[in-house]
Amino acid sequence: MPELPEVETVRAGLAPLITGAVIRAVDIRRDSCVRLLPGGPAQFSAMAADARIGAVVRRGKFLWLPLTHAGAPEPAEALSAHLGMSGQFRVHAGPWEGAPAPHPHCRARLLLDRDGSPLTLDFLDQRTFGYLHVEPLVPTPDGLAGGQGATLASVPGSVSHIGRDALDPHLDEPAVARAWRRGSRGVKQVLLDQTLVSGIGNIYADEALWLARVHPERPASAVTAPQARALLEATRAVMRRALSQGGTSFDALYVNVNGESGYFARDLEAYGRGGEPCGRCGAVIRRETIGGRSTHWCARCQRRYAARG
DNA sequence: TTTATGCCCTGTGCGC
DNA sequence: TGCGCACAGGGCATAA
Repeated sequence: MPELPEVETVRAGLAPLITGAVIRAVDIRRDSCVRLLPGGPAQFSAMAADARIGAVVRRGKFLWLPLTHAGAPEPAEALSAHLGMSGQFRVHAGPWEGAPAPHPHCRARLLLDRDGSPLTLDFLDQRTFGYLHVEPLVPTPDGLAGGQGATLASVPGSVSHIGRDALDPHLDEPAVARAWRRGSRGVKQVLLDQTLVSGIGNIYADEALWLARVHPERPASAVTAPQARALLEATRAVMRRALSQGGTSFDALYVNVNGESGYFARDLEAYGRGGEPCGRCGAVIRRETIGGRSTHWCARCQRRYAARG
């Protein structure tokens, strides 16, 4: 289940392998993986073919590869990707003819040429919520780099409404603290709102709320300013820790570009631990479906409303 | 404008 | 053994 730390692990793995490579051929093996393009696989192939990959960039859970076509001074478009629930990238070096047969879940295969060396880039996606897209780059409103790994102040159009992510050095912290305290929604819903801060998914929302001792259903308007700041810091802490361990894995759904799993799952304090004792106070971790997502919290450590006094 | 809901999709695990 | 069902969940469209 790729969230920010998992997608960053993928980005960091891909960047040294495919930056500078030219896309020589595209094989879309399942049309729905390029569903955002009205022209489907043919349009995707036409837009991506013979383009040079300038970088591997990430904002939140979105990845993109700025593309430069021959004769153009700088990239005007990007190959963007979202891993959804189960997306993976796998890179194979060596002749295209000798590449392993596509995995049953392989939705797209790109043949790359990096300084004369052939590479195969496979996009795998079991649950098919992920997608690939080619679209124009648009300037960032703040004029700053678009995301992790970016050298340009631009993002793909479909990412322009997504907020900077929790680990982005350009994140406007005071603005986030204000936004997280606005409205009547439960604070977990607010954390999952990608337009405010991106990259937070169901797992890390539960973990950050546990760490900051905030009940997931506390109305955003009942969150104090210090709590909002603590929540942002808790979000960063759990993500940095997960990142250092290669992300979270429960099964084979999330792996890095080499097909290896991360190890953070064994360190989760709340998510997936319903019925188990809280590692902080010993009370039972509760689990309920809130807003259509399974939610885990400690009823003793995480009060719905802050204690008065 | 804000918030809630349902859909997309497929593999897994469970009960019968 | 085989079938049917619930479940997992990110993002988006739509409704209220």
